[in-house]
Amino acid sequence: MRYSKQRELIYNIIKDRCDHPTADMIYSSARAVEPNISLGTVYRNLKLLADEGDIITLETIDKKLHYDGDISRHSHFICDKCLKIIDLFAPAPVPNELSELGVKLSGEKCIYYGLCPDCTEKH
Amino acid sequence: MRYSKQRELIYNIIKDRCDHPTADMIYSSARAVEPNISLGTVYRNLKLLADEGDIITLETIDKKLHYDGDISRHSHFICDKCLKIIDLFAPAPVPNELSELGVKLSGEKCIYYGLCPDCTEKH
DNA sequence: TATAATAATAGTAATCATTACTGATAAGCA
DNA sequence: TGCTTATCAGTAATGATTACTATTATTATA
Repeated sequence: MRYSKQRELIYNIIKDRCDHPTADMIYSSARAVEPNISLGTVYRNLKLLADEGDIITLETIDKKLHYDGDISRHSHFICDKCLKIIDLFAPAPVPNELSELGVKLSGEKCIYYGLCPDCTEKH
Repeated sequence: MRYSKQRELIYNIIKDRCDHPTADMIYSSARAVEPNISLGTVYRNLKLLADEGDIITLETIDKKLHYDGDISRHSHFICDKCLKIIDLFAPAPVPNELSELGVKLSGEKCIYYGLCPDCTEKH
């Protein structure tokens, strides 16, 4: 894969932030630096980076793909009310059933749902 | 909620099958019984059933929502190659971190990825 | 360093799963 | 049985993502 300034920018944006941005959030950040960068370029490079394993995708209930620059093995919590995504650094244990099935694990995506502390307080 | 023949049909279709169909797969099955049922009706009732907790949604990497008639606490395995979805009846353990955060859990969706036995055999 | 080959881009059009809309139909209460 | 209105069929609209195309930029090589 050839070097590109745009891909490096997109990669750095994802790695630098602690949230789990969507493509258009990344597009906004990127345009603040490279005003002419195109949305298609953002999508294409996000897919490339995800395919290479440099970033992770999160399929959530809002129908938009979220991206995570933290590729360490970890899980997520999503608030039912405000949809905030919180990292859970304790990885989810792997069910024994999987080794019984004889499959080779390549990854896992565990999302826990509930009310976050902020939304619980306000009742 | 009023009774509707269409909703009952859709509900029974999901409960009767062991796979994890998408809306248009359910639409096909429904049309075999009710040829005039509309795709919008299928989508509307799937959302109603999911909101009521009668069925479960699965957000996967294929950009289509999958539905599961089994609402017991369980996880899923998806093959990287053939995209087959396999039920894992041993539920994923809940990370301690969650109780430390003080959140009230409402649900969880854990998906494990890898190669299924069929796709492993064929090299 | 100049040049050629071609991967990557910007800008825009197309795709496709899902949702919204509207007049007609049917559930179920009085 | 008749009335109210939720639900439906059919179709149009939405919105995230992908595809397309002429142009630009990377990089291997002379």
